[in-house]
Amino acid sequence: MLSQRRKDMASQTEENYLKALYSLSVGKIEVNISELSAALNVSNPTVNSMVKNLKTKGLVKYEKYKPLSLTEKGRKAAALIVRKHRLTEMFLVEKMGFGWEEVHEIAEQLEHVNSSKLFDRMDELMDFPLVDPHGSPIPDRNGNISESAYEPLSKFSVGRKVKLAALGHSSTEFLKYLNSRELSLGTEIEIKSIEPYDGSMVLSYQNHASETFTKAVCESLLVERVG
Amino acid sequence: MLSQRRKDMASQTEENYLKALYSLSVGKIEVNISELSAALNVSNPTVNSMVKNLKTKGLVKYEKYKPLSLTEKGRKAAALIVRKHRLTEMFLVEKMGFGWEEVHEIAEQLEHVNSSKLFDRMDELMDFPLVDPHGSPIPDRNGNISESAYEPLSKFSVGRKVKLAALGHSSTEFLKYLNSRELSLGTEIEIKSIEPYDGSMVLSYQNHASETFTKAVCESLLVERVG
DNA sequence: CTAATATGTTAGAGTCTTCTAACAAATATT
DNA sequence: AATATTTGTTAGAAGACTCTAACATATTAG
Repeated sequence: MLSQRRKDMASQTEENYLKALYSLSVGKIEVNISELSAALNVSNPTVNSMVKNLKTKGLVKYEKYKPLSLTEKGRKAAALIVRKHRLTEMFLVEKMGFGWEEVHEIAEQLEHVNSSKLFDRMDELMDFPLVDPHGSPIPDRNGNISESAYEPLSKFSVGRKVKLAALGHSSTEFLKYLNSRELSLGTEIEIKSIEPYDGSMVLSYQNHASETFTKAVCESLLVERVG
Repeated sequence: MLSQRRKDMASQTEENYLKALYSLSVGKIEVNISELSAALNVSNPTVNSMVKNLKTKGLVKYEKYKPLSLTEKGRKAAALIVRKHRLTEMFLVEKMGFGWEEVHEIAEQLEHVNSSKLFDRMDELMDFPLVDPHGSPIPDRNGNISESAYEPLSKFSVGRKVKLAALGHSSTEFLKYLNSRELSLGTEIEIKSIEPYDGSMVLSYQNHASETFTKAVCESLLVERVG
């Protein structure tokens, strides 16, 4: 029998609109129709009619000619899709040996699978990670993001003092590399300078006054602010 | 951006028609429109028009008022969907700790994911299994099914020792029934006696010295010889 | 402030998948 | 064989998602 989605559930297409709106809403509340159509690679009229549809479902706030925003219901729905996406990426990398470049496309498809069991099981098998390796937080089963989400070191600027809180990934080589630099979880770090050319950072920590790390490495060092 | 399927690829709906046709074709070549509409829970005219569509794509053979069948191209396409379904079921059970009853619904969704990498990786992580947790054979990357070495238990005679290798079908009730008898894949079984009247068999296995199974059940227990 | 530009909306149409109602062909029954 | 039943087909329509063309409103620049 042809498996069909429950009527009260967002279609895959609707889910993609919600997710895009969610991403575009990071750091602001309202989003333009045009931003959304650019993000989804779809025409303005298409977005316009979908937005009306999402409004009748109580997922977005919207008035003619005004920018739009997610309702609380819409925000939660979107966060749950993002949760599925990020858990999937994490699982593919951590448990199935994929590289980070390969997983996005697969997660784009798996994020629409209707089975909280599947994703909760992934979560469990990975010991409930709070962030994905890019430092992006993974929403919990209720669509909430833990307050203390860590950020990649690469996002900060010179002078910042931080504490190493987590690693973006935990390959043996990466761990060995960090050991060789005597950098471990909990270490306090200060950013001494940033090379504008390639984004590499010079850090000082413990008895290391000046160690250089590439941008790629700094993106996998997840930190929290100190002081 | 909204991820869309390649134009030369079957839609999810088309894939479901191919898969149903494939299942209905087991043991025969041709299938009725009505059988297909019953299997897919869809009206006759709907199947009729989809079949015409699949014909123009070279996936089914069909003439007005005649029964239909898969072309070689359609057979292969269907087998590859079945491969994805069965690998997924197997992976969920073997690697993610799901029960047999829980995995079908999830696999129904994952089978439409477009990523041979994902499924080949599952295959590899499980050491290339030949059958899924319900005992059905898993087609290879080319859509071919390995000649099954398994035979129904009902073919054997008293004194034979065998190992349960696969199941002929996978209804939830059948699975529950086997669970209730503590009979699972891999269990070694000896045929103690056969009732000539109705073909039912008395078996001994593990800590069950004497359990009776009907002929119908024994025909769905696929086994390999032991010793 | 008015004109030019950017952004948003409406109208109308096309594809995909589905339906029901009405009709046609094939099969089974008497 | 003639009729009844089952099976298959055609026609027409609807909903979801998309488009382009034309028009309306907002915003920006002179």
